[in-house]
Amino acid sequence: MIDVKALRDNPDLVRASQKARGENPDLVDQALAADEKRRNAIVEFEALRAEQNTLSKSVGAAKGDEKTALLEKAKALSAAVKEAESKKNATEADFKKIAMEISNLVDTSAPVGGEADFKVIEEVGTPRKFDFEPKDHVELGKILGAIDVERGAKVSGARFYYLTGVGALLELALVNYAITMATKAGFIPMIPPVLVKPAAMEGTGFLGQAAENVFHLKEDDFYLVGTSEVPLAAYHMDEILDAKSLPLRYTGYSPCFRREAGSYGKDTRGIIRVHQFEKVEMFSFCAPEEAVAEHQRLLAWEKEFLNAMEIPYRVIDVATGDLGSSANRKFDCEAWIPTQNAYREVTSTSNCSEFQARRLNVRTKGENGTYPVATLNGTLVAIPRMIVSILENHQQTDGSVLVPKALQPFLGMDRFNPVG
RNA sequence: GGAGGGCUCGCAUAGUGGCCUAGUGCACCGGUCUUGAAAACCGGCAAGGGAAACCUUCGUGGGUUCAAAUCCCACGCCCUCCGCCA
Repeated sequence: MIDVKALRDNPDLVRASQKARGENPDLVDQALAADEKRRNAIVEFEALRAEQNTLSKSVGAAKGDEKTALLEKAKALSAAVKEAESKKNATEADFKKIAMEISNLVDTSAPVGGEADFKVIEEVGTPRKFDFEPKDHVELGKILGAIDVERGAKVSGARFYYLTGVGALLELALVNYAITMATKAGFIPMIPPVLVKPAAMEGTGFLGQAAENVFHLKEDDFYLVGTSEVPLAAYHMDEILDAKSLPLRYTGYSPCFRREAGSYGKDTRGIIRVHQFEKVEMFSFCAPEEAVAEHQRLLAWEKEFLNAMEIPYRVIDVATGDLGSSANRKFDCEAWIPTQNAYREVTSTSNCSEFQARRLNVRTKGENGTYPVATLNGTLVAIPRMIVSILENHQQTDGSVLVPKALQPFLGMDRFNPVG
């Protein structure tokens, strides 16, 4: 949720932000009107309630005729209070509904535009020149006995897969490497629940435009998380964090579930876009004024991971129209995928400033009172896309794949060899 | 799934319709005293809204009442026991 004071004091800024995102700027005026109504209703209710409190007290003390008269007056007042209260509740709900639809204020340094208007910040490494025709990850996965998409489809349908043999081992090694790295950097490792209540999903901002990509269990009103960002952010829901403890950094390892609605026909081959995968995520609660610097730190850890995997990639500054509703700025790391002759997103880090914290009611106490913290998230490793990157970039002419040095101790091998 | 107990300001608790503007102890912060500390004493100490008066919040949501932490209903969560199960 955006800052209500900022909305009142500087509605133009919010309108401009909505426009930059390609979202509805009229929400700002609707929210302002609803806020006005809400505040009037609150004042009205509170005046009546104060009157009722005083009157009630005198009823208790009064005797005889005086009491009867006061009771009559109090009864009439009671009805008025009830009405004012329901009006107050209704106007508050109206305001909240509209305010919750407004996305986070974009960072003015983010490039304005749609998906294609990103800015390339840097390119790291150079795409490898193959002296043979490189195979794609589906083919390599079959040769190495690492990925089984056919049986994934048989058992669960499109966009499901099995990681088998060295594929399964590779996941475990990647996870171990990532968690080890994050722990060394001071992150607290977490294995969170992946079924969450609506409050957690809503608080992290996934029930807005992103709602269609969220699996929902109707019977039990649980949501399956699309990222451990959700349970990690909600971990401190309704808490006041000790300012001295910030930044609080967590690294979560969890399955992620995505409906991938509206992506029919996109990335249908292989495991680039799937309904279920595991991911190691970084999450940070920090002081608002630290958020921009913390964002850079998360990006640096993402780069460190990709460097260790010896994969060429570039970093992009995602355009305003392609930001999630909670993010004010987002950097994606895109790995080079040889068979697609393109860079594809493998990790992503978002600065959500105080937007999520306000919704989740995560605060800290400082000299200027109690105020919301900033939250940031970043992928350390999303397994399927990292497997794709490693297999395709490190493949040899015979179909074997060289294991990056950093992973060798975790895998106990330096090469994946064709099976059968 | 069944039975019972519970949910009050960080922790522990008091509070069975109006004196609750929610008390007390512990912890914590500041002060006095002390060379310093402890003890003792004094003061502060939940959150949100509001310039303030004031209002809201006693797990959540309804209800009864002039008035609800307190009475009624529903739900949630925690604990103990039973059953089933990894």
